[in-house]
Amino acid sequence: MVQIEPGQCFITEGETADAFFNITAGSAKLYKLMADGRRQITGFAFRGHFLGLAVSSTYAFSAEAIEPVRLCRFARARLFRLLADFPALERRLLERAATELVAAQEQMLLLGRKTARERVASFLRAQALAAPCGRPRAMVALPMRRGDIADYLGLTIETVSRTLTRLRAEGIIEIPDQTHVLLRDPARLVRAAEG
Amino acid sequence: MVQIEPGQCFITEGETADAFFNITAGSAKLYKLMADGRRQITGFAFRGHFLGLAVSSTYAFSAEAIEPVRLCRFARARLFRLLADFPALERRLLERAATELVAAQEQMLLLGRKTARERVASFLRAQALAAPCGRPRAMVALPMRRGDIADYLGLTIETVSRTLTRLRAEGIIEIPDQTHVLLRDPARLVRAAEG
DNA sequence: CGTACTCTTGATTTCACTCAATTCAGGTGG
DNA sequence: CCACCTGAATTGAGTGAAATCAAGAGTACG
Repeated sequence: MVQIEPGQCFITEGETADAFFNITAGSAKLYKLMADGRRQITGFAFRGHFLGLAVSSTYAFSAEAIEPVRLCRFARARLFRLLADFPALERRLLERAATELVAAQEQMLLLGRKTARERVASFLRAQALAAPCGRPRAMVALPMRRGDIADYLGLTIETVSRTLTRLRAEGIIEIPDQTHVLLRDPARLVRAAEG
Repeated sequence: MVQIEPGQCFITEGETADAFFNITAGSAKLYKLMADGRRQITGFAFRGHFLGLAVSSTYAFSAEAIEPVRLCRFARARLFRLLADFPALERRLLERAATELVAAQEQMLLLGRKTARERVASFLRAQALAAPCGRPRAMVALPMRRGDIADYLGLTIETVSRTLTRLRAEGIIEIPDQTHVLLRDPARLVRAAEG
């Protein structure tokens, strides 16, 4: 059991993939970098997420804690032993990977074809449905910075900010503080997410 | 063993996911549609690809043949029996899923952060390395239409066409015919792909 | 040789980016 | 407790890369 503080990196793209992680608390961002510093956040990880299932010998992305993260670290060899001993685990990992693949395809649609407004609305909707626990919530926590949201949605900080402001002006959301958004009109949010 | 003709759809987004496919010949495009017709192609599938491993009860994407496709179709129940009987298959699917996840993350970087020129160059590079068989080739086959490339790269047909023209004008590629591109200067192509 | 596509090329527009101030929030120390 | 500092977020003005709109040029096929 390892504790990771906010801003600390616990997986680095390109390094030898010698371990496998299971997040038991906190939140993290997963991202890829280009040589000139451009960044694409490919996802956020919360309690229960598995990370680092690399097929190649190196990690394909970096992972950095947003809120303090607790995680279980398995050496690669130990993972393979676990998989051999508990076939159900392998099935669970396969399901998990398939779920992430579906999410990745949805994100490709967002990045390739949606407008800024649709992206932000889709993001808020997804956060309301998915993140950490159970059923849709009206109050969405955004532990990540605006810059993280921008790099997740393929936008700039300014565009994210402007778009949130506009959604608020239209009465679709409220922004009680920088890390929370209240979904005031979910139906219109869904419409905004789909064009 | 089923034969699918070009333009024919063999998986439809939203329909009940009752089968699982293995492509044994040909090429196909996988895509998601928005209500107003905007399309994002999430990937191309060639010989050896597994498709339709849905966790949810419905398919998350559609699949349509580009060149004539031959495929093996497994009913969902049969797949589960196969997985139970051949644990190695499950391992293989997990590896496959992990590989696709890495590709999806790379594509998210492309869609979210790369310029049109970088996208087209990255695409040509990837086609040279990956598609159907072995090692890097200088002559890249592009069985898909320009519109498919555009919808894969998050661009318009016009931008894809203009960008290819420009790469040709710079002597980086040649375009002997509409379905082939010759990589004349792979080093510069790589540089064009990374900014 | 004409019809129907697809692809390419050109002109113009637009949405999001860039650059540039403010404003706001959270800490620190007087 | 309040002034100050710092980094984050918001807001505004102007620019630019790719989209849209509009022809024109190839290709394939009957």
